[in-house]
Amino acid sequence: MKNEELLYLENQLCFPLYAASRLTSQLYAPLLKELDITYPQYLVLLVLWKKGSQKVTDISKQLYLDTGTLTPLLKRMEEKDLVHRARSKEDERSVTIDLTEQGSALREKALCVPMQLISSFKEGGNLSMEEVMTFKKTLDKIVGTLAGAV
Amino acid sequence: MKNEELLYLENQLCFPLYAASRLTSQLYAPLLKELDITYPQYLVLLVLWKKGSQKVTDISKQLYLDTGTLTPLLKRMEEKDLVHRARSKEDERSVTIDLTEQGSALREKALCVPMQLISSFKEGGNLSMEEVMTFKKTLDKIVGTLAGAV
DNA sequence: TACAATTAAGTTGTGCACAATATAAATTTT
DNA sequence: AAAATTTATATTGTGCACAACTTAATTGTA
Repeated sequence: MKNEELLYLENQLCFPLYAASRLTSQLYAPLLKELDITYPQYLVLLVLWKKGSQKVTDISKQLYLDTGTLTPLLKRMEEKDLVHRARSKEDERSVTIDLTEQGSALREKALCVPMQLISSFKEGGNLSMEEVMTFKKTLDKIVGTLAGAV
Repeated sequence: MKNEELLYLENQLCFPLYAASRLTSQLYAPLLKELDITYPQYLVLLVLWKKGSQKVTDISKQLYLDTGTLTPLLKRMEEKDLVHRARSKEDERSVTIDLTEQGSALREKALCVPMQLISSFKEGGNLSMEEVMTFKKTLDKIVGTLAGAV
């Protein structure tokens, strides 16, 4: 392919990634609105629900988000009483994030979110299970590569 | 898979989409900084370079971005003298976006961007050409579905 | 021809997202 | 132990991103 053609939107790989990411966020929005959280806040809850109390750095590494994004985001979550932030005693540089009662409880309400999303995702219905699996495998590989490169 | 497991980050499809999108933007950033533009601005230029002068709505449809995003973005591009904005004579509701001399000229400097990106994308190098093609096909299908659904 | 409905941009407000920088604590080196 | 380096988080500034709403022009319709 010529350099000129590589500048066409339809020949790009990153543009559909960017579009798909934003469009899926929009798909999540109404479901997460029920829980009064945003998609990035949902992701933070996912790692806390799974592994419990963690430092900001741990969350940062799992979500590939830097502190410039996480600090204010976690403050908003603290204001909504979903998490608790506290300087660690052992290492005063780090801040430990804990789930509050309310943050833990929200997990029950979130249990149905993935299935709801999958079904609205499949409305168009032209994707086989196998195609999705193959896709996810490649996507995970790409993220792994990029995470190392950036 | 149980509902509980669907709440694990590693079993999610949308999270790696979101991560990949942000990580690729970061890969673009240094290349586009040479041209003094951001990734969304680059996308606007792509559609203008290909099809020339267009209305805001046309750009909106191709990039799946709404006017709340595009209007200020296009104003910033106008300030940098990359595009020109003007109310259409035939329909005073719509605004036509034209490339300026400088905006057109920037295309020459952008020609090498896709190849540069592809090579830094392949640093990890564990992806075959075929795998990428299959991936893109599924990704385009997903975007098509989501664009209809949202 | 009025007048309701639609369409196209723009505005406002909130929440990311990240580069660059700052601050302070811990660790390593000299 | 003092100085240099590293690490962890926070802050500042800029630019998206989008929902909800506003304004103005055009189209459809009674």
